[in-house]
Amino acid sequence: MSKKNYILEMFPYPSGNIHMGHVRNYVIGDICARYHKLKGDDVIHPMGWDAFGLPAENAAIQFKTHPQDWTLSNIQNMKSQLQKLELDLDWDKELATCNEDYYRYQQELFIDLYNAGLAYKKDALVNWDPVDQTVLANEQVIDGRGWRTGAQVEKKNLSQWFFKITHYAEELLNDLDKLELWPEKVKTMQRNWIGKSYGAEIKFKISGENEYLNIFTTRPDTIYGATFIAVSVNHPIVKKSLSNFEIENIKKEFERMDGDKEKLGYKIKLSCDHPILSKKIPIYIANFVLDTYGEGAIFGCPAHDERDFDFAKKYSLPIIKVIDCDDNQLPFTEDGLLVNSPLLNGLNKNEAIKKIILFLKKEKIGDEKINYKIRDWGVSRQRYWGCPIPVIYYNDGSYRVLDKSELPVLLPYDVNLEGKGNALLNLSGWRNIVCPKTNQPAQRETDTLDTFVDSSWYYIRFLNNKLSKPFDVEQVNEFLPVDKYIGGIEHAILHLLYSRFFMKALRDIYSLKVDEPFKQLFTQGMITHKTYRTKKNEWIMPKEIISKDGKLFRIKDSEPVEEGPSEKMSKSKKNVIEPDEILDNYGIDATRIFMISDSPPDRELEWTDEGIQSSKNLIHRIERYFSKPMTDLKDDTEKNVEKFVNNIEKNILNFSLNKCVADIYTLFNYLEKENIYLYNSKLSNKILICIFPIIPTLSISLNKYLFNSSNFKEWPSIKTDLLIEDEINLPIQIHGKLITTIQTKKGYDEKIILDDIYKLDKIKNKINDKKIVKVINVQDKIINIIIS
RNA sequence: GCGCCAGUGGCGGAAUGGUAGACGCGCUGGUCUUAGGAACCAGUGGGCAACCGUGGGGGUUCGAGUCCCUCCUGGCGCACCA
Repeated sequence: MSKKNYILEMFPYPSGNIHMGHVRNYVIGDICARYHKLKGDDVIHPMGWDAFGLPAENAAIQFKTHPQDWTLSNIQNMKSQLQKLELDLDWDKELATCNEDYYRYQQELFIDLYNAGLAYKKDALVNWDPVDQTVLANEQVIDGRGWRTGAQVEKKNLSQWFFKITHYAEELLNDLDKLELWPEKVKTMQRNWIGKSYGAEIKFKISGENEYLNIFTTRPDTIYGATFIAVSVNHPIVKKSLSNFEIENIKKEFERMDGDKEKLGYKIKLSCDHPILSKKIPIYIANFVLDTYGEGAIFGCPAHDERDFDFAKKYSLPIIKVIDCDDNQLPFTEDGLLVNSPLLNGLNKNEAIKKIILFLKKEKIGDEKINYKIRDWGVSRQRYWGCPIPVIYYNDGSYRVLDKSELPVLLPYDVNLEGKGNALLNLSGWRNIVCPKTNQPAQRETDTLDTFVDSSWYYIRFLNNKLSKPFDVEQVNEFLPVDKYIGGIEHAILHLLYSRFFMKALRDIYSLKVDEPFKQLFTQGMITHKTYRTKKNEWIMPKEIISKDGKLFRIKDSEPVEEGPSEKMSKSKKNVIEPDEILDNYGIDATRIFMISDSPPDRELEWTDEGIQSSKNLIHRIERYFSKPMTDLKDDTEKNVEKFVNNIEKNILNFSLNKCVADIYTLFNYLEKENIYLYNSKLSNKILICIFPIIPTLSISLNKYLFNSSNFKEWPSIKTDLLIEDEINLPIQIHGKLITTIQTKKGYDEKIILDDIYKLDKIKNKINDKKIVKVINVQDKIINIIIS
């Protein structure tokens, strides 16, 4: 049975046009897919569309069209652009997430997750993007701003749907170790995001009340140094001592400070009893306490924490040293011996942590605790163009998740997108229904699912896009994980973490045998291009520029142009190269060659006119080569072709595609230098097969021309005996420095060859009257002579 | 601040601890052509040379671009994470 091989590129968002980044991505995948097909593997290589999402809605408003029309026509256009690239894709597996036959099965999965306790609804303080008028997941907030709009994110309390990704926090973390074929960088980013830390949870009794404040700390050993408590402004305790008006004012004050590291605090009336010492410590609302981490409350130990130290200084709070150090070392955050801590004196950090936890446990005021930074995934989006969440609400506020038999909940087409916010809210005809189960009036959920939900399982749906259920268990067990997943590193956390969560959740719900969705992850680098602008800071497209006497000018008005650094291609900087134009001018093969030739695929590729031109020259050169009549071979011709086959194979498997291009040059340099023309010999056939994955159109046309054949047999098996070199160039070193080399046969006799070596002038001159102390002969590799 | 990755000719980049600079671009000289974003030939790390050369300094080794320590520089990610 042939080996399955699932090769997948991250599917595109149908924004309108294919860009060069897509081309590079899909060429890399296409080379793999073509190679594996020649190897006889059962290759799956599908393509689809990540078709829901905000840009469609925004474009619809701007261009007075409909998100669906806009999206579907973009898909059509981009598909025809992809087809121009003649990629070897399984178009029969195509899917678009905005189509009913995709998202209705996603609604089924939502129900599955709900029934498994992995989807739930709660009031939560969420990240609100005021421009897009929707909630964002934590992962989508960057530096306090929305990842798409760049708008300052606001905190808002809304009832939202969540997926319980925290349930898998530990497994998501541990299984990263199993992903040997993932870049270390991505794994590190995910580890940091999950953010596991060991510590303790300690209960602080609120003075005079029968209530406690829970606090997570990684440094319970410093408990004797606690001189204040600080809580987030959103902590429940705040509501007990301040009015809403006061709280709002504090929030505003904090927001004004945002971005700054300046500490700000407000003391409240309540205080806590120190859990061990009989004293009261004040409670502050502080701007540096995160409400999304731990319990949203900390105890401040100013002597041994920088932030607490700053805060204590500003508000003149006591600083009690509990780890031995010089006073000028404060705040001292390193390991040391405990002082001023009756139970812990003389212990080091780890010993003290162990001991204090035992004590807290015994006193029932605390325990060991592992905390994760990762929060549950908020999936509700207050937008129209997404997958409807299959839930209805009754007038009493209760809700019901629909049965699978009640699906699909279709996204209505006729909506008015002109208003602010979610158009579904105003669509009473769609929204108001009578519940078929209770016969009571009810309203549909108007939030839609985050589009990252769509992309969390599309690789599963690809296996059978026509099935009348989300997927087939047997098929998933057989074909997953995806063997090679290729895409941009910008999805290192979001998409890749969500997909891993989905795979694990579905595994548990459907008893799948798959733990991880992507066995190998390859992150390709971006494409950059020089930027150009006039003195007036107008960006200019490269094709608008002419070079005169080494200076650059804008063609239309001879305005001088300055060349800037190479940056990621972007429309705003006008340094974009359009794939359509390149394909028309240079053809598919030259485009493919350039996509892989100048840099390793995981690094940045700088677009240059010389680069694409030399790629085209290579294509012409190969064409010319095969048009010349056959000549005799030389002794080493077959060996060189074998080496070529071997290298290409090795380099495709390693994703060292830039080296594949070098291999092609090396082969043709040799053949032309030696005046060996292979025309339609057996060796030509081998060469054509090997270049087929890389430059398929040329390879196919040469195959037709030379062999009158329209298909290729399998990848050539390598004659390994031919790869062995018997003649070698043996380097001779003295003290590890190269002096000369000699031609010899492998398996030489050390004594005999040394006699010859000592006769060499270069060696003789070096040795002179000195004594030979030692000779290191690494057989068939190198000889190193040590002299006195 | 923390973490990760990287630093090799004019440029992009090659080098299982064993001849540093494969291959390409660019450049120099020449050939061919009515012309060519073409092709062909020769050359191209530095230095006249002995020699010197993989960010700096140490170390391990017969031998280091590669391994270890340390510092510097750059990129990316996270960032008041208790």
